[in-house]
Amino acid sequence: MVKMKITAEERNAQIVRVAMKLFSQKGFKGTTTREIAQKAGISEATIFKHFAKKDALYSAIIDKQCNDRKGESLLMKKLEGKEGKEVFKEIATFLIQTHQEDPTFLKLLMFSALEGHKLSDIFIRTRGMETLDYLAKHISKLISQGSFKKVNAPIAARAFLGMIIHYSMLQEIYGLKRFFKVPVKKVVDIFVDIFFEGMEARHA
Amino acid sequence: MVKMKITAEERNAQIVRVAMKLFSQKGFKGTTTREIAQKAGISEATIFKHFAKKDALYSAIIDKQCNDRKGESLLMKKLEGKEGKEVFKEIATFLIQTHQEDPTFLKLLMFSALEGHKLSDIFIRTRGMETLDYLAKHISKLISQGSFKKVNAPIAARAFLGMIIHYSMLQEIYGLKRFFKVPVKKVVDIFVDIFFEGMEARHA
DNA sequence: TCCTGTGGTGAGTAAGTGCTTACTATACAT
DNA sequence: ATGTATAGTAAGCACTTACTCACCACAGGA
Repeated sequence: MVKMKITAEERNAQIVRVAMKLFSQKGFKGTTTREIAQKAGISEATIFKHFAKKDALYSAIIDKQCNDRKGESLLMKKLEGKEGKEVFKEIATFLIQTHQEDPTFLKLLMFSALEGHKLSDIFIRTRGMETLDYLAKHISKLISQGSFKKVNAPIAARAFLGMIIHYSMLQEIYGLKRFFKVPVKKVVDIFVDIFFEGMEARHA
Repeated sequence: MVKMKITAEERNAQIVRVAMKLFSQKGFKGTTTREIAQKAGISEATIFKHFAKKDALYSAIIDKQCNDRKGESLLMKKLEGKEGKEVFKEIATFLIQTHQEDPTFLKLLMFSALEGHKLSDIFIRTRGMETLDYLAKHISKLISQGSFKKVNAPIAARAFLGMIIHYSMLQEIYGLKRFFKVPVKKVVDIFVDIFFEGMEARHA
């Protein structure tokens, strides 16, 4: 009996961490409170001391994900001073690399949408759309500057992000990375090249 | 007591139909055999007369999906005689429209990948990759004809398909169709335009 | 007429599931 | 040292899950 007593806050955070990992691997329904307890090295009852229902755990995760914008600010820092193709390359590389290193977020978002939880909506709208919104604005700017041709910016943003996210999904979730091994740089270069040239205003 | 007796084959198909719908809505784990039985208007025991385990039901669905190529041949028929941008427009329209009318397949594929079932691999490789393979070959042809510039064809195919599938996913699964209502034609035109112009060989 | 094969079920069962309760162990201010 | 709030748990409750089995209805050949 050398079970450590830690503060409620710490235990809280720990449970959320463990649960997040498991939910992203097996979904909400596929994860049992028993397994969360076991992986966290505590008893099941302790979980329910900290979270009234299994559902509350899920809410806490989404809440955390919605308020945690480390990734976003990291990307913004990388974008500073960049322009032209470099902006798009940076975004694409960042996303693909992030998903590659840790697909937790990607899977969590997919499970959340598929399982259709109450709070999944807000999760999707805040975290799923942030890059999309940024991109749409950036594209709008390039259009008004005359370097991009006049197309619906939100749709164009979805085109670009679609290439990237779908690529990551096939690689990480559908398991294609076992067969399709290409350096990130190469993929990014091709994606950005296609998109950029497809968007560039031609001076006929 | 007017329960109809139908042939085993028919009952079999009916159960698979009901199960497929439910699996696509709530996933394998999220669907109970009770609910399948109820929605099929039979007893739970009957399901197990026809399928040894719940798992066998899942396998039957994937098997059916892998052998059912109605969609593919329908698309191929639409592509006959088309060339240039029209080929891409036809593919994009077909996919987006199909997903819009009935997202069952799309959801089934996503759940299958996320839940990581044994047979999901073959499902993904046969049904998830078919259009991708076709596209890659078509792009290869256009490159060797000199109308597309020289880029890695499989990656380019993933770029194009990524735009489309990701668009469908956001609309149908992430629920964006509630906020983002744009005619299919408009979206397709933009996607194809970006991709096509991005791929075209420039004669400087 | 009886028999037999086929399609179908009511009533279970064992193994989980989320969640609760009655209780113990420990840190720490007094 | 002692009281108290806090962190934690063993055991188990009520319910659901996939799955089973003994049995029934009935069409059709003998």
